[in-house]
Amino acid sequence: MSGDVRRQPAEKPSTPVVAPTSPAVPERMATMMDVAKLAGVSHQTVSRVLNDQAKVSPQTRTRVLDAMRQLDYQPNSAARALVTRRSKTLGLVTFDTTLFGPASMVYGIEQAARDAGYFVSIASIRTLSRRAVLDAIGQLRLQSVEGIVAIVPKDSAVVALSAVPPGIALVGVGVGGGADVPMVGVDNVVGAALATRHLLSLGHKTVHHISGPPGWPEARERATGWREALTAYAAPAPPVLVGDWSARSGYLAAQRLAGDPTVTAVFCANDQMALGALRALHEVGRRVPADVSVVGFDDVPEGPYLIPPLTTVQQDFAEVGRRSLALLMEQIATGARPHRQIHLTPQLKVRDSSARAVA
Amino acid sequence: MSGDVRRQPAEKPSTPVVAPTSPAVPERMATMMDVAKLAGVSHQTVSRVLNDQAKVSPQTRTRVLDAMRQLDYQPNSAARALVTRRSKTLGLVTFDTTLFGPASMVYGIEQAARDAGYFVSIASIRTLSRRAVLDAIGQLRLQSVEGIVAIVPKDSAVVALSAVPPGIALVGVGVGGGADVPMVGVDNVVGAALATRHLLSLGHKTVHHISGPPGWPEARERATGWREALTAYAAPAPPVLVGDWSARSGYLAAQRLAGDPTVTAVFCANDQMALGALRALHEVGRRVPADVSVVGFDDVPEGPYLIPPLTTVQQDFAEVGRRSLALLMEQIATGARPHRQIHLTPQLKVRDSSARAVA
DNA sequence: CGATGGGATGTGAGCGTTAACACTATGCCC
DNA sequence: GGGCATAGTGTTAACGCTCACATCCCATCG
Repeated sequence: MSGDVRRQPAEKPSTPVVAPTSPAVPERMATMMDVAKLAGVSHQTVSRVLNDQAKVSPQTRTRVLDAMRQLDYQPNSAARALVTRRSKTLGLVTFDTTLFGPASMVYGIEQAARDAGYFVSIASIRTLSRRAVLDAIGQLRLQSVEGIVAIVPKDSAVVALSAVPPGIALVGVGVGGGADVPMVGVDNVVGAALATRHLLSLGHKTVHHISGPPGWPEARERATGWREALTAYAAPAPPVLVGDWSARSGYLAAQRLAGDPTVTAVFCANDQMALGALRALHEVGRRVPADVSVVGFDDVPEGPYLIPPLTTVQQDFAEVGRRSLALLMEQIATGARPHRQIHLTPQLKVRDSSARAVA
Repeated sequence: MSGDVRRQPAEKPSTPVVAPTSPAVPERMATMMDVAKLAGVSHQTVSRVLNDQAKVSPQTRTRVLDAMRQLDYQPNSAARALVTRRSKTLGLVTFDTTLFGPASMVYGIEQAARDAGYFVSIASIRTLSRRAVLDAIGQLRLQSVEGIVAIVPKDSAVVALSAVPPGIALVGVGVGGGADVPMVGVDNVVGAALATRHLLSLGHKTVHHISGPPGWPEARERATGWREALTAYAAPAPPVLVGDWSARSGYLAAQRLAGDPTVTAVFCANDQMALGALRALHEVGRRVPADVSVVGFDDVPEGPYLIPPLTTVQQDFAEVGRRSLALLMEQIATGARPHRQIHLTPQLKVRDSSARAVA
């Protein structure tokens, strides 16, 4: 049972926002008919000019174009969508756009969509719950989007993607390989392994890991990459400290490591946590990188200006956006939803926070 | 000119994205007619149920609702928009959604819009040029948005807002008081004064300022607030160091201040630059806050975990979003565009990066 | 007991566009 | 000169919905 077709009422914002009850009469815009009349042609000819179909004589085309300009004519997208059954709109479901990762992807996707002639309608969600994702999808369906890009990098949210009817193209971003939806994402296993091997190759006996929270594919994958690299180097795998992506959690986790003098290298699952870790180490007087090396993941713009500049794993978010869009367009064109998974290879950015282990 | 504010866009998409040329035939969805037939009523009754109009008997309503569920009926928004002349869609023009400020506002606005039953279509722009803004507005007009929220905090972009035809509601966010569009924003003058007075009241003889780039209303206003506070305390106003909002520019600017032992307090126009400044001071061994106090602006989530935790000016971005939306809804309801300016008062968040001046 | 009223429902038109097809003129061929 | 392609244009019918109005039924009242 999918419940209500209609929308939820407002929760109650501190500034009550209400939709206008008595909308001002929208002034009539010029229609295709008006343009046709002014240009002395039929509306169909106007339509032909608009859609650049060949069979229009140059002088007619000019006359029509002039008329359009004169009337400031804007084609009515609703009418067009009604008859063509294509909205030229993509939906974007995204979690907390305030975070660097999602924000960058939104940006990348939006740019790519625009280049492809698509509009982008956004539905950001407060929590990565199944319910929230379903609501967002419902809202986007109401707008008859042709496709949906879902940036919902948490298991509980990913499962909700199966609710997207097959008629709508779908791409999951950063949703991990487990989901049975087409997806695009950075290869987190490789990225984490890159970071870990980098530290091991600097002579560290082992590498500690501050991971992302449980239930996040990216957290899991990064932990996997870390573990694999340790195994490859036959290094012992210390217990994972679980964070929640926030600087605060990195700080707290690192406080627990900071007291242990055998800890010389820490790989954090994102840059925010690494930032927190830097602070925790600094507080107890452990120097980075002299005493402890720290590596992050994401490459936030501030990375080079942290104390010290952060070694991290760089993801090409713009490319993720483009790939997602390409995958979506492919689905729209073919009408099928191939079980395709695209993994982008991240790069290690070595800065000052990682250094050779002291003997 | 101090260079780029933005992160570099990939110059040439390695994955070319093209709109599908041969769209798969979209399968027919259930229409209101289908629902009506199944429920044994007229399409008009279905419409009444959908729009909650009173005059439907409970049992009819139930039957219709059942039929809808059974057919997984989705009202066709294009058809509705066509006849009502209302798209229930808002446009969002925004600059680099990767930055914390814009991203937070987008988030706030989207939430508020959704609560008000509006869809949000986003048009992010690569540069804050007149041209880019015009393009974005054009694109949104094509979608017949009922209103536009423009987060374009630069003069060159603000001027383009006059191109929005009066029939479309419009709100500028962070566009400064100079523009003749309705606007919502944080009171930057007050915020900057708050920060500066805080430093002066701690006994600093004066406060240095690393400002945002020229042509940005917010940069100008923050500089004004800073200057006013200095005047109020009869403190000398040192020359302004101009940054570009980036951590890098804060770093470079602070390097120039760091050598001067008379510098004991620095107010940075945003947190990124403050972060860069922290690093520059650290590099030359000037301790914060023991030797130099630093205050930022924005209150990014990482602030409390910088070295040291950053004193800053907090803005309520969510509230900005809600207010923008309320202002937009008001315009839509009345059909007028009042010259209203809403300034929200920011708050000082005192953390460890600011301290009493040593005698 | 017919008139009145209002609650519940149905009918028809039209929103602005594109698709399908019909039409006209022109040019070219045999 | 008839046939036929083809370029250029027009006509008509949807698309799925809401609005204005018409209709029906039953209760109530003078």
